[in-house]
Amino acid sequence: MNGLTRAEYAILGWLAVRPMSGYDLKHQIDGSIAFFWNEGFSTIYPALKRLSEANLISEVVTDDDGHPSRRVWKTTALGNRELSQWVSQPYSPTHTRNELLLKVFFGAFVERDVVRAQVESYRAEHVRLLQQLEEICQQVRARQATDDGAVYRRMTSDLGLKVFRATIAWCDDVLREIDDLEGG
Amino acid sequence: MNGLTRAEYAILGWLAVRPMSGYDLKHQIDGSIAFFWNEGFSTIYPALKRLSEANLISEVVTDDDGHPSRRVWKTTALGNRELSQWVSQPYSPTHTRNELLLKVFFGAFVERDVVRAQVESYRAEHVRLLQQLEEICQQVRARQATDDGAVYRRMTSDLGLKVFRATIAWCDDVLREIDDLEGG
DNA sequence: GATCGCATGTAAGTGGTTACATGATTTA
DNA sequence: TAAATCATGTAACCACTTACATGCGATC
Repeated sequence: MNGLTRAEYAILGWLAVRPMSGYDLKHQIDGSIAFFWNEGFSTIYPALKRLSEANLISEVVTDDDGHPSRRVWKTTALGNRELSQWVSQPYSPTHTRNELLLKVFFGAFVERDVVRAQVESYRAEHVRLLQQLEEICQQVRARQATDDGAVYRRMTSDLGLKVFRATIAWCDDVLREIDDLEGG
Repeated sequence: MNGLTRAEYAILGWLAVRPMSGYDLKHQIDGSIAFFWNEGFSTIYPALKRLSEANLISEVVTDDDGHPSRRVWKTTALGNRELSQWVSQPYSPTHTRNELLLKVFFGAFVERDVVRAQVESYRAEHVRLLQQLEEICQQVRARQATDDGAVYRRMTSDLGLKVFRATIAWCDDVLREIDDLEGG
């Protein structure tokens, strides 16, 4: 049966990288691609169910080391084909909804300091995100020597780095400009 | 009555900038903030209905110059207060879902050229977006002298420019790297 | 003995998209 | 007279989010 959701493809892809549980998936996603993709548990578990019903993934029997409820999944041959087919198809456009930008856009309707505070939060957030991503990047770089796929995974992180740095630079520009507004 | 959706706030904000119709709204949004926000007609018209029922906007009687079905809206005093209050509140985080990045992330499961083609599409898309945004930016810059709010609107475009340029640079890096992959 | 992390799921709600439906006016 | 643009709306769907529910194991 065809027509998986994006969430399902994301999960299928991760299981092709390495077999793991729903819980692992959540933490892998949060800990590496969170800046351009996220999933909640309530998406993951139903997705695993659907994927296994479609024979795209199968459960791995684990010598459960004291974790009785843990269920590990891996992709099937069919699943791998489905994945590579999806990767080959045209990507659908990204529609972002950036609330911070919208608030800046309507900045004229509030006090100058209000916009300033919002942009400072945004800057602080991105400084934090950048730090996290730099750590991730180092880890993936270390794995590049042995793991083929790690090259592609590192590339995506590189875009994150570029975008976060650009965003922080933008915040600095804006903060400076706001301070200079008619306040000579 | 409280608790507007983000879409409704976006529309309320635009009507505070300048009175216009639902149709105008759609084209204003597409033609200026599309890179970080978008709305469809099927969001806009119900939103206008709800906003007017909540007395946040009101219909402007126009001397209809041959356009009988055209309905123009403006914000009320209550609407302006609601807007500035919303702008002042903490922004909620942006969760992006970038399908292109996900496909690159799983690039190891397809031929090198497949990823290459995807990234080239992404590059072409962003070159186009950048051109469009540069035009918009010039227009907003021209308006800055007379219009107070235009300063903030220009700022948001500046982030778009920075991010698009960073993205194009990233695409170039990736394309070069892919070509160099074990292909000495 | 209590709290925290591990671990898996369900149920309800909703914001937003896709598709549908209609009609006037301008341009080719 | 045909097509494109202007213009407004409704209905159905669904993907994703929020909240809820449960229980084991390890640490403090």
